[in-house]
Amino acid sequence: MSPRSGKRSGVLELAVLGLLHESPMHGYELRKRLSGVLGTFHAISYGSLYPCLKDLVVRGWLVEDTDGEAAAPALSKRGRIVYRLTAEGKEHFGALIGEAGPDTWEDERFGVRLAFFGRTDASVRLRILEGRRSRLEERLDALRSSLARTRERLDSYTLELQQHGLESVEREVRWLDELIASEREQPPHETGAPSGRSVHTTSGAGNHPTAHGV
Amino acid sequence: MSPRSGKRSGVLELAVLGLLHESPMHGYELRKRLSGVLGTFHAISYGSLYPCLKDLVVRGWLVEDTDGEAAAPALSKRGRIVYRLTAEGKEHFGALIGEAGPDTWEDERFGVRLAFFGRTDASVRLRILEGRRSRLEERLDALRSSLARTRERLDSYTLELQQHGLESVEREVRWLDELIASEREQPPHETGAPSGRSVHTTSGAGNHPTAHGV
DNA sequence: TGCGCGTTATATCGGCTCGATACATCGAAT
DNA sequence: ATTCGATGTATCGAGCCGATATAACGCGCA
Repeated sequence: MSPRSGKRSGVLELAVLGLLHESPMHGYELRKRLSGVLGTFHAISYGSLYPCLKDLVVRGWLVEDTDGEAAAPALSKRGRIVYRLTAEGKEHFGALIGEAGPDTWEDERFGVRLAFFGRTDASVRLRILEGRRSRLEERLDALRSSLARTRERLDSYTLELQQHGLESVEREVRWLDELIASEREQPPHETGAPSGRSVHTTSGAGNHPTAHGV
Repeated sequence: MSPRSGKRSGVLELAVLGLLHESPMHGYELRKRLSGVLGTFHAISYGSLYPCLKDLVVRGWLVEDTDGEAAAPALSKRGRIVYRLTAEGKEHFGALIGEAGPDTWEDERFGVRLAFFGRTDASVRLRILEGRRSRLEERLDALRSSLARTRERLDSYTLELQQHGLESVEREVRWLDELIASEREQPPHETGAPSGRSVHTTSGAGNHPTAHGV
C-alpha cells in the first residue's frame, strides 16, 4: 500500500540508468527500448516502471524535464515527462554495474549488465563475466550432486527435466567462456565494443534448427 | 496488503496438489520435495507456501490432519499440520494440469507439469507438450524478426545476448521434439513413465525458466 | 545435569514485479 | 468529422520471494 518510496532497487534501476546515458527519454520510450534490448518478449511493466522513475528522481539520480527542450521538434507537447540523468546518476550507475546484488535478481541483472557493456571499462567487464561464470559453476555443482543423489528415485520425466536444466547451465558456461576469451584477446582500445565474434559459427539467423554441434 | 485469502493460484497450487497425490505431508516436507523436483536451486518460499496451503484448505482441495495418524511412529508430536488431498482436490488437479494459464507463469508451470507427468493421461501429456512447443515457436518468430530488424543497430554484446537467447529457445524446441517423438512411440500401457530415453545421447537443453539470456 | 546448537516447523512482514485497466491526447484513415 | 489505433501517464490487485520471529525437539559435550 504505502511502500511508495521504499527501496526501489532491482533490475529496473540499472536498466533505466543505463538507457538514459544515451539521451533523455520519457517512460513510454524507455519501455520500448528496454523490450528491444532485453529480447522482445518480456516487456517491462508500467506498473514497475513509473513508480521506479519517481523514486529515482527522489533519490537524485534523475531530474524531470517536463518539456521545454527543442531537441525533438514537433513533438513534446502534452504531459510527457522527460527524464534526464544527473551526474550523481551516472556515478551511481558506475557503481551499480560493477557487481554485488541480492543474488535473486542476478540472473536478470546479468543480461542488463551485458546490454550496457559498451559503456563499461574492460576490467569491469572481465570481472562481471568471471563472477557470473563462477556463480554458474556453483549452481552446476549443486545440480550435479543433487542429480547424482536422487537419480535412482526420479521418474524419467523429472529426470529429463533436470538433465535439460543442467545442460542449459553448462551451455551458458561455455558461452561465457567464449565471451571471456574474446574479451582477453581484444586490445583495449576504444570505448566501442569488440568487433569480432570470432569463435562460433552458428550465428546464421534465418536457419532451421536441425543441425548443431552442441 | 490484505489479499489474505485472495486468489492464491499460480504455480504453487499446481505443485502442492501434485505432490500431495503421493501421500499427506506438512509444509516443511513439501518445500523440501519441491526443491528436489524443480531443480535444487529455486526453493519455494515459506512466505508463499503457508498462505497457499491455508487457501487450498478454504477452497476444499485439502484437509488438515493435525496429527492423529500412527503412520510414522516416534514422530509427529508437536504442532505439525499434515495436509491431505481431497477428492475435489484430485479433480481440480486434473483440470489444472491440462493447460491454460496467465501465460506469465507458463515457463515455470511447464516444469511442474512435466514433473507430474507420471500421473497424467497420455493424451493430455501430448497436448501439453505440443502446446508448449507452439508457444515457443511464437516466441522464436518474434525473436527472429526483432533480431532481423535491429541487427544493424545493436552493439556486439547485445547481439551476442540476443543470439544466445535465441539459440536457447531453439534448443528447447528440439528437446521438446524429442519428448514428443518419444511419447508417440510409446505403447500407452501403464501409468508409469516411458522408460526409454531412446533418441538422444547428450543433447537437449535450451534453458530453464530463469536462466536464459533475458 | 544442564547448556548450547542445528534442525524441524509454522507463520508473518516488507518489498518487488507483473497484467489489466483507467484515463487522456494525438494522428490518420474513413 | 468521427472512429480507431498509437502514444502517454498512472494505479490496483495479485503473486512470489527473502528475511525474520517463534518455538520445540534432538544431540553432543563438559
